[in-house]
Amino acid sequence: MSSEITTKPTESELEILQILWEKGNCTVREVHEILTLNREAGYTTTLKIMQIMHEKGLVKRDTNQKTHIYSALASQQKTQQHLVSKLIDNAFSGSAARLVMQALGNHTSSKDEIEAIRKYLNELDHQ
Amino acid sequence: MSSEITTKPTESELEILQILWEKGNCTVREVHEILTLNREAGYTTTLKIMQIMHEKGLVKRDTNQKTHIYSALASQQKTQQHLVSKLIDNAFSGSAARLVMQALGNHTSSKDEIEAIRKYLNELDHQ
DNA sequence: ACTAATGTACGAATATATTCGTATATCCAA
DNA sequence: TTGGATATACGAATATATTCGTACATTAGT
Repeated sequence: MSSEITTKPTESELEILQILWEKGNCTVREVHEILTLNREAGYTTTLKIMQIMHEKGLVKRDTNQKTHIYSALASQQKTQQHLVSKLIDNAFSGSAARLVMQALGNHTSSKDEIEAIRKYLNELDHQ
Repeated sequence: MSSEITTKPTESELEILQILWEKGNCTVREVHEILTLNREAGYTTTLKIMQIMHEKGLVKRDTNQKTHIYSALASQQKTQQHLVSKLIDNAFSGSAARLVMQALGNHTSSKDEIEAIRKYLNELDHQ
């Protein structure tokens, strides 16, 4: 309870967190390669952001070797929760349902995904 | 099709848009009063942001009287859509379903809301 | 008509995020 | 062992958002 990550990641930080959540341990180079599949960015830019993330406690790193190894400290679950709550408050007047329908309406979801949500709703019901 | 609002509102701008979506036409004073129910802010700060929103085309205003009347130009639907899509991409690896479950898991939704979502899912199915 | 209250316009200070150049250290290959 | 590739550290430039002081115009009350 004492060491919660309260900092809200910026957009760039979130991009990097996503990569770290998926990959686990990464060098700056690895993160940078993935990052630049989509958009332009200099290597030192990626490096700098990851260093800042370290200062903020969003990531930890192993500096035993010349090439440092980074991994996420901010929990995926907590971070997502925080962002969703903020969005619901900021743009959906506090209604989760409205956000849900908006999300389902546009992003095409697979049958499997829809089925998963339906199951989830049933569980919510039976509590 | 020609006059789409592409600008992504900032956090402050979104707060104000929410008020305008709900109230329709407002003076700066009215927006400001509502805004400062929750947090601190100077009047000219609110004014300035609304002026910037006007420059960006997020709102329109009637300047016939001394006291200007503002209303939203950015559509609620489009704005929400944009924000949700961005969140899905930025924090949920593109999976709408994961965001949906995260949203439902934390923000407690009423039975009615859950029922509405269920109906919505059925409609999606039968398309 | 005069003054206080209320409004807009605008510039500037502050805060924060992003970007990148440059200095410097380390490693590896010829 | 020397040069090129690759790494980190760090400062500074740039961009953007936020905040507010101040000047000035308009309105309303007395």
